Amino acid sequence: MPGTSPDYAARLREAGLRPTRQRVALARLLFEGGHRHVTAEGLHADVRATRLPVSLATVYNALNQFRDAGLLREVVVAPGRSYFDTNTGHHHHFFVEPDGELHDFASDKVTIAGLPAPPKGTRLARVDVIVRVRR
Amino acid sequence: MPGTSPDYAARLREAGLRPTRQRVALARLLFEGGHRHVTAEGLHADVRATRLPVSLATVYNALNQFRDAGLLREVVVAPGRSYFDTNTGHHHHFFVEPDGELHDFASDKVTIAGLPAPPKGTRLARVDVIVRVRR
DNA sequence: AAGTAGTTTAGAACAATTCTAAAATCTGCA
DNA sequence: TGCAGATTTTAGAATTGTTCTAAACTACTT
Repeated sequence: MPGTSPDYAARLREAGLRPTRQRVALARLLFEGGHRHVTAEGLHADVRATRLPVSLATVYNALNQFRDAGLLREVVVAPGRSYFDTNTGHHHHFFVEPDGELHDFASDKVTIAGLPAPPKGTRLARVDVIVRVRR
Repeated sequence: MPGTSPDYAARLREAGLRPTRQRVALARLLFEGGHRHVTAEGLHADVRATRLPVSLATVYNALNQFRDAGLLREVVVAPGRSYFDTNTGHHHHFFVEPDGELHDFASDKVTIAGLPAPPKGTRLARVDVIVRVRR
């Protein structure tokens, strides 16, 4: 692929975030290759393996900022642990219990009919479908 | 209603749990009246208001045991906090952000079509639909 | 190159939950 | 009814995941 190495600095700047060394490193880990599901701890381990020292606090900060900027989506499936999904498009999840493995599935073939109207005074934000499966 | 006061002790015994004073008190709070959504902290506050001293650890123990026994269902909708639902039948949830309010809705009118098959080696356990709404 | 605002960091702090080991309570049985 | 033995409760410590603090550092502007 000619000249297609993604410019993470630019991508961060567009999102309103200064492209610091650690944010660029995290962005690279998150966005190169296919979609990923990460936890803060997991991403921290990954980035430290690249020999760039990044504190856990920075990983948390970055994940929250990336999510707020729309670069990531937070997925809540298990008590006491947050997952972040690099796939920000419409889709749903398989959650494999008790391992805690997450898999995306496309939502374009899924039809949900008969949902009640939102409680009054509220507007719909998103519909999450979590298909829980066991081994 | 003549003679219909529910026997929580019996209900607990059937579930394989010794009907201790604190479990009975918690069961009464949870199961009398309509369906409830509680957090450990919230239920703890409720039970202490009845003047029966029950430790927070016991509330956690009881909620986990009740869930394992099928008396409650755990609902994971927000990071860092577990809700327990006294409605154990098929239904789904509205979740009002950012308040953290939860509302049930019946699933019998909801149709979900086009779900992919579970990843191989797994069997379907449950499909959760969380309709996230905002004020 | 310097100033400044934004970022990173280690470590403390915090919140939710679980663990520990001792004291209290339930249950079956004599 | 009284006891023994198993289960439960409890206070407090421990653990886990996450956020905060305030000092050091770095990116951007001039």
